[in-house]
Amino acid sequence: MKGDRTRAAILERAVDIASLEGLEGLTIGRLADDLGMSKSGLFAHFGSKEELQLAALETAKERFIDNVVRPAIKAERGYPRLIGFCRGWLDYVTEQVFPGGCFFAAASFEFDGRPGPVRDAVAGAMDDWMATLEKAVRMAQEAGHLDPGIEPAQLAFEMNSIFFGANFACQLRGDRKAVSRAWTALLQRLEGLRTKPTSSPRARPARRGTRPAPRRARPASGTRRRS
Amino acid sequence: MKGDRTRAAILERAVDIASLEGLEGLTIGRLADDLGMSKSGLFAHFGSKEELQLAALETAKERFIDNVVRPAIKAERGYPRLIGFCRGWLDYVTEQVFPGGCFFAAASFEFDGRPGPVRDAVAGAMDDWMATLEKAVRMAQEAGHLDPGIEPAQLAFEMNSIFFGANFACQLRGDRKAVSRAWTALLQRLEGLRTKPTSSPRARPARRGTRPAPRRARPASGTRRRS
DNA sequence: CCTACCGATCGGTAGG
DNA sequence: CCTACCGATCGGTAGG
Repeated sequence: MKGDRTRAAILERAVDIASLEGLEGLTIGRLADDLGMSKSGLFAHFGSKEELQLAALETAKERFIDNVVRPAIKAERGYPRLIGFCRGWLDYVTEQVFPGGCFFAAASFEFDGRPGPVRDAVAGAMDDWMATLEKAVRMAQEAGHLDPGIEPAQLAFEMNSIFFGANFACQLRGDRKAVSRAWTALLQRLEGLRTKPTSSPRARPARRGTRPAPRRARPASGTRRRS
Repeated sequence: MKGDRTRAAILERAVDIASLEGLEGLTIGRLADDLGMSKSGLFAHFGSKEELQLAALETAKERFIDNVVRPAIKAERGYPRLIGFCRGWLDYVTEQVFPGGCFFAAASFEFDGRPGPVRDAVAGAMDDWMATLEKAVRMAQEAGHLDPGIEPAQLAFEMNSIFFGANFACQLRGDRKAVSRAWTALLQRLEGLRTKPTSSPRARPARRGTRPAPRRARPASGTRRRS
């Protein structure tokens, strides 16, 4: 009970630090100091640094799902949900769900050259994410909203590239237009692949919308900080 | 003389390690061991770890310019040079010019949450790179090859996003289609922005080419490894 | 460029 | 969850 709450508080802090300083740069001593507990007391919850890193990854996945995936899948299948993933992801960097930007972008580039279980877990998390995007593309095709000729993995690659590119422009370059550039790129591509409704026999309506209105700000995800 | 050669050898090794394990994960002791010299002997060349990191960044910039920028600017200004930058960058990851993938992508995501002189230098290097891409776009517009309506910074953002996305797919996910997906995305976007030649009064020729033929492999950049 | 050393911190352990 | 400790390694220094 108590132990579980402590463990959860440790991990919430751990992912925040890791998003700023890296999952390898995360040290047990620093984390313990930060939480006002002894190093060995904290250590006892995990047994090794590697287990701490793997547990932090799980915690980051939950935070990501709560802040990106769940909001996105509230939109109906097809084109709206595809836009929902874009909005979910771009809101997620804007709102600094992780203080150092996307935890997974950072971890992906940090571990791509370091073999081991942590790298494998990071790669697995990204496989899941890419599969989620691909599935959303496939559903949009099945709903007749999107050009059936585009390969889902191709479009998922492009969407994720723009997401990571927005994170880069935002976090390193401090480009305040980063998110708007990402929207421009995503909509240019997605609108170009959108199939025009054939049900209406009348002349094509003008393409719908230009940039989706920003969703009302989510309240910084309620359960996110406890420590 | 001798000292300069030693210093250069240290730095070539340093950027290789940093591309794999990060610029912060690079340690003086490990680097010295690796080169068969004493820690303090190596240290004397730089005076601090930070100076070593900054020097490694300069070395990485040179390697990047030799392998990406110089080949690209051999192509004539305008659309061909834009394609040259794409080919240069994608060849650069394919050929593993840095063993851990793009040094600058890794450094960008590693340092975006760590304030200090190294972060500033990484950001400066990326500013230079983005400015180089923007200039290439602007020249393509001035040459009448590219839609004058596209903002150079927007297109540079999109191109760089695809580059980083290819590095991610290639290095972390081991996706062997990464480079081909990147080509597909880049050409889809660039061809769409290409202005059709107006000089010929005849019907539009079919869009030229689909995917540029791979350039003959460059001989892994000659002066790259010495130690 | 070396040997020899510094205090601080690393991940991890013993024992309670 | 703690104190007290381990060997190894960190960045860095003294002196040659």
